[in-house]
Amino acid sequence: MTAKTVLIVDDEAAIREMIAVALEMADYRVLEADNAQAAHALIVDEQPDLLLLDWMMPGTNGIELARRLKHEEATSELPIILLTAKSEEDNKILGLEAGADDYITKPFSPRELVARLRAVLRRTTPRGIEEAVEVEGLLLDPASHRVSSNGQALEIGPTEYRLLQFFMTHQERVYTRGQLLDQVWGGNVYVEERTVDVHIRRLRKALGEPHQHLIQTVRGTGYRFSTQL
Amino acid sequence: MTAKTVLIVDDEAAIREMIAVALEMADYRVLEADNAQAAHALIVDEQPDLLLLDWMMPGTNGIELARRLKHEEATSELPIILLTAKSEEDNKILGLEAGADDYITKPFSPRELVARLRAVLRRTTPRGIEEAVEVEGLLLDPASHRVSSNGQALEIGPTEYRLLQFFMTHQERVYTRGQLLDQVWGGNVYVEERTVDVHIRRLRKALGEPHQHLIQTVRGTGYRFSTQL
DNA sequence: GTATACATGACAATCTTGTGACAGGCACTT
DNA sequence: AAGTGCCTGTCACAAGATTGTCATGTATAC
Repeated sequence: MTAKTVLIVDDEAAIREMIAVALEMADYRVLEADNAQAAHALIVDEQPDLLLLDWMMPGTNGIELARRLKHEEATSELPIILLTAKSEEDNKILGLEAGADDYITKPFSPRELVARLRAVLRRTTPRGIEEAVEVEGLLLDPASHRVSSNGQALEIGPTEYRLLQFFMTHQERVYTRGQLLDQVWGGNVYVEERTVDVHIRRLRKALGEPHQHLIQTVRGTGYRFSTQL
Repeated sequence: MTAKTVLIVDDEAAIREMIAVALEMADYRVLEADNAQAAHALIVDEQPDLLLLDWMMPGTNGIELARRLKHEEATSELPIILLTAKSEEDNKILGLEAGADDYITKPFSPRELVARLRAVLRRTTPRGIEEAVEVEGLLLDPASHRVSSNGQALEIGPTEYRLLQFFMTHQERVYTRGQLLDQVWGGNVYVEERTVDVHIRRLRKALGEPHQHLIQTVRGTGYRFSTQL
């Protein structure tokens, strides 16, 4: 299992440090940010798997950031756990409305934190990230990082693998080249949109005749993974 | 698609010009300012979609302006790309802290600039809410960008798709050819009104026998989408 | 019956996408 | 260090699909 990346956003370095240590002990990869802007930049660049967000921060506060992230296509799926010093019900409601997936009130024990974090990841991690996905004999198994067609292993490059993984976990939906770049290549890369075409072609080629039709061109828009013709 | 507006703030006219040309080639609308005050005025007046901001400027410098914009409610969402001659890490950090969304060091190629600008705009543009519409077994699903008749996918071109989408979200109402051109083709295109007829025909053909009757001709006026005969 | 409005098929221009080739970057070996 | 193999991103050109128009056929209203 590849280590999950968690981004901690809190303005107090001491708290970040405390959490970071706890998470690293639990084998997570940890990123830190002390304000909303830096956090946003890191999210775009590093695509963390989960966000630990302090509710009260100078400048753009936690709720604000959460709301913004849920609003943007590329980050709307990112699970968020809010941290707060106050245990008021109000905050909880506001937080959940803003799109937080869970909520922890300070003070909390590292054990508790890790436990809830694990729980959130478990229920928000879509199939295909850890579990295998299978469609019409085409099997993608994240554990072994392999793709096979009716049991026969396929030769597939890293980018094509990520592209296929994204598609198989987001079926029946069109994505523009731009969205694919965001989701598969990662936020801050600067790559020609047409490059997507080339990788689509490589992916199709790798899938071979029997599964070609799953990767569909939507003229004037982008591409789609679909079992329907 | 309406062209996005980009405001360039730099004290050197030559650089502004260079950038402006590159952006105009890429179909952006360009505004220019040579100092922070003018920039602020333009931002308020014109509400650009993105700001290209030079880091070093006489008077209020770039960082200062960025920080100020992020602080004000009305402009806090405005994406900012910082331009700088120095490639020091320090600046990058300061810049991102001030709220910049990306960062480009001079010298840069117009290509790179446009690419990164596109990337920033892509991820800051909120996604639209898209819901499927269904009428008498005819289903149009914006998420998958697909039209199906009783579960059977239909072949449909881009323009016909937009036309159908417009009709299905504006049922039981007549539209003149002119109105359809405005709504479906977009405001400022010059196209013969008769062209609408042709696309109506193509749409009817694509829908096939079972749904032909939904697209109705209103003699002397235009067309209508209606479930009633 | 005749004028008007709409439907239809054909077509060339234009856009979009598919494809093969290529050069640079990187990791690993020799 | 140089060599090798693999992966990537980009380009140029080919292939294909879409688009707007026109000429002509057909329905409709008066």
